[in-house]
Amino acid sequence: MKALQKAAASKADTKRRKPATSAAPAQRRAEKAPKNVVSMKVAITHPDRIVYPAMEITKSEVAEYYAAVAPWLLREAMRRPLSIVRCPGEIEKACFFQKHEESSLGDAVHSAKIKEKNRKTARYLYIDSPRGLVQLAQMNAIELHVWGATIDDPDHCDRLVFDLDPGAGVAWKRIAAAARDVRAALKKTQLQSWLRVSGGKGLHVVVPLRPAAEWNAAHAFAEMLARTLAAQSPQNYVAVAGEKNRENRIFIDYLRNARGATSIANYSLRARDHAGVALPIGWEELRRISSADAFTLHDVPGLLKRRRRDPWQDIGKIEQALPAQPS
DNA sequence: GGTGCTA
DNA sequence: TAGCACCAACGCGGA
DNA sequence: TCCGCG
Repeated sequence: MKALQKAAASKADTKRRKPATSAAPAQRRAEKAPKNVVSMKVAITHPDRIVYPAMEITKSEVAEYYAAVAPWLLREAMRRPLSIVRCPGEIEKACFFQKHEESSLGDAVHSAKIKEKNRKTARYLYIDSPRGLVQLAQMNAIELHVWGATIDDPDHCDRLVFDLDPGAGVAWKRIAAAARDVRAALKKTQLQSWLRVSGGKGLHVVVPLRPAAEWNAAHAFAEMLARTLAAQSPQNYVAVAGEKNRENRIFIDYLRNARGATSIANYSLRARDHAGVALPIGWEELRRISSADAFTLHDVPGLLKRRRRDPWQDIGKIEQALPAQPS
């Protein structure tokens, strides 16, 4: 997350979308009143507040977006502990992370007790309904990040994630090739994987595990695979976070595979100027797209209506486990 | 965005 | 009751 | 231990 500045946006900064024509007083009153998101009965306050200045996207458009993609989004994100990025002002101006329960988020935004590393327990957010998702939008949640585990079994990883994060100057072709390389390496260990564009710069390769794995094993396996690829192709890949010499290379980020770590949820918006979406795609689609932020708030609801089949349809059906650790 | 304290 | 301050994560690795 | 990153 590039700009999670705490700097409070001053009230004067709050922009509203101007009505297309000069509004009659009655209309103006109607604009000011909270809008309900159709069929979800969630009141959206400040519906015309601009959230994405570059795209002139308003808060109510964000809420309508989440209402539209809710069934798809929930398929993977439901009942997983969430970290949300809330932007009460404009994106990249005053956003903050939240992962713990707050009673005022809405009656359909739930929380589950989960043990933290320090042995204490805390209540983590989760949702299991479209209504909960829209209530999060009302609370200015823009990005949703999820654990690779569910609240029902937080100690086991059922989704392994490789985040391919390109350094400066890496062409799209090489990012796409990296995803295929990760897929091929996984296939060698009999693991099938699924793909999504992050909505930002990179691609995510996701591996379902059923039965779910111990976090230690998941992390160790992911690290080994990332380091192996980096050793085989050091001109293309690095497996070390934050390395300055990432320039012209792709960081294979395996660090999401730790208990408590999160990755962007499918269909989540990104809090970046172009309103990109983290979209699951089929492997065969990879050659037809030209960037990881090719899909936006404006495209995705229509695209979902046209989609015959969910590219991740079978991710929850397949039974596959990590290979036995070489001893 | 919501809460709770203060003037 | 209007205004205001304050709150809303965390773990990792490198320096 | 602090800082930057994601």
